Amino acid sequence: MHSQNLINIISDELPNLNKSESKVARVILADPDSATRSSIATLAKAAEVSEPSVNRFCKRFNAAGFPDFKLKLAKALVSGVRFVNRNVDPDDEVSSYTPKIFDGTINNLAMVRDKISHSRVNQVVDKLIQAKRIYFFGVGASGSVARDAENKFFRFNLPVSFHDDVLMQRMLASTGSTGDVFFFISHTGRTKEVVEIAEIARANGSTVIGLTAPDSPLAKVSSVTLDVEVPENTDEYMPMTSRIVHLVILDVLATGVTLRRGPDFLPHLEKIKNSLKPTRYPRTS
Amino acid sequence: MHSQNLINIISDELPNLNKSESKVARVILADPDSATRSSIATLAKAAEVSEPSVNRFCKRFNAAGFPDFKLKLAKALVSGVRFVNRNVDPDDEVSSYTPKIFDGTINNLAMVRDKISHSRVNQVVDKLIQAKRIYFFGVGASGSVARDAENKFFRFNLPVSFHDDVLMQRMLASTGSTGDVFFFISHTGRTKEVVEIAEIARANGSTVIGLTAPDSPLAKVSSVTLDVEVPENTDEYMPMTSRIVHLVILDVLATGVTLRRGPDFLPHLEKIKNSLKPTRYPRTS
DNA sequence: CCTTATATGTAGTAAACTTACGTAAATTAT
DNA sequence: ATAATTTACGTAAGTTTACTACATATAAGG
Repeated sequence: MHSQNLINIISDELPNLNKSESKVARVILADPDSATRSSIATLAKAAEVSEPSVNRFCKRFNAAGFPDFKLKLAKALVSGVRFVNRNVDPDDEVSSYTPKIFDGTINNLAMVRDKISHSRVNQVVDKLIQAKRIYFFGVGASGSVARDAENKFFRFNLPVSFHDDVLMQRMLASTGSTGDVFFFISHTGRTKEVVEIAEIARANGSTVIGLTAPDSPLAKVSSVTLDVEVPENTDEYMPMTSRIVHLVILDVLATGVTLRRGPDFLPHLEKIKNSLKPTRYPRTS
Repeated sequence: MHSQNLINIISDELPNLNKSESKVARVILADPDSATRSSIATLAKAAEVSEPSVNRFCKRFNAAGFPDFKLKLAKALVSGVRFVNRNVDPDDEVSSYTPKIFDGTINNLAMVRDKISHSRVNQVVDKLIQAKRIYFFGVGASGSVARDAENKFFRFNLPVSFHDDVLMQRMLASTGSTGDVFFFISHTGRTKEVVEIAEIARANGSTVIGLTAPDSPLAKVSSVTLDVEVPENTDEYMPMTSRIVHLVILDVLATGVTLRRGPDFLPHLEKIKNSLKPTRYPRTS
């Protein structure tokens, strides 16, 4: 298990905390960086609780005491992961909404990094390696993800294609058979059309992989699901970050496939890379 | 220059230090991690110096005092670890390459977040708002990014399209005129065909925006460039992360456009969102 | 060798952190 | 509902920790 980020741990535990503990939690989450620089007295005052409450809070999260907690918090803040609970505001300037969007995306990635099931990833890599054919299906925003996946996996010398047209998808699903892998990408996992197509594919004995929301209808009809829990899109201005997470998971899968193929396969990838050279201006620097 | 790692700074300064200061330095460098966990007294004893010497040592390195120094040291240790072993190894397991790929992407995003020019973002938002028409162009892997951009920007009620076919791109570029915005997405910015097309567009008085590598040929022919510095792809197994960065930058731009449109525009976005509802299975939970 | 500057340590103090204990609030049983 | 029991929280005292001011030692320069 990858070490979870302390800040995420705290926000996950928030509902299970006592009154004063959650007061402390909220103050820390509101500005973790300043928390690392304050004394126990300052923090206690800000949270309107007593100093021992802060101390107990720290111990609850496996710290020896307050200083140790601050240390761990400081470490959690590094690694580029900046926690943001602040949404984009209607009167934000470029200089404020830009980092917010980056941070939001980074935060989502860090969350999935810590939660993703490695055994599932392994299972999916297995299926992809053994596939006779791979189809990447996505509609709307997920269409781009599917397209990207094709671009990536085609390098493995596998018969792979992507489709963002539901009629094509339906036809292909109904003509598929054992050995074919249908890889569905869907933000919600609730698009009726997509779920139906997955059912058809499944009924024909094909393998169905779902990169989608856990417990969604699509997840239920999939042979293997890669769960991407996406926070409800409460804010008008915040973009949908699941696409990005999906892309990175596909990167992980592609890497898994490459590694399985072993070093003998590298020259093939090199060849593909080199084939693009003549289309480019050489670098002068 | 990006802030150097504190540990490196200390070892660089070692020759310039006093006798007792260098004693402290050596003890810290020998085991920085344990240093973060010890008190000033413990450390002073280990280094065989007095407590104020340790304190002076800390201040020499721009820390407010000993606790602040420990904090900075702890941070330095984290970022060091994350940066060092970020490459994927041929004999990595799922459990090791998965977080590596996530961390790699996160690091890249954090880097761009801190480097991106806000004024450029603003300029591009300006151009997009004023555009009569917007074309998103990309080939290969950037084609998916362009497609995603179309999906996003079409919601703004603007005549927008994406193209991943160079012939189509060329034709559109040559028929474009003032008021048209051609938005080029390119990892390297060196694909000859793409640069040529950008030149054509520019010659016809259209606005050319480049989301690409700084100082690349494409950047040079663009009216405005959004620089994405991408580290040379040294590692065989590491996926290309610039796509992801490009997508997030497009998210930023889309957010910028939404904010400029003001709150009157939100109902329009809501309408688009709602239009998809009947295609989905409702949530039960 | 004296003077001056710099380096280091001592001792005291203030702040920060922790512990022990008692009261208040909440939960459960009667 | 009330009593009993558990859990949550704060007060106050004690302990550790870190910093400051000052003194002494060491080194450098005249």
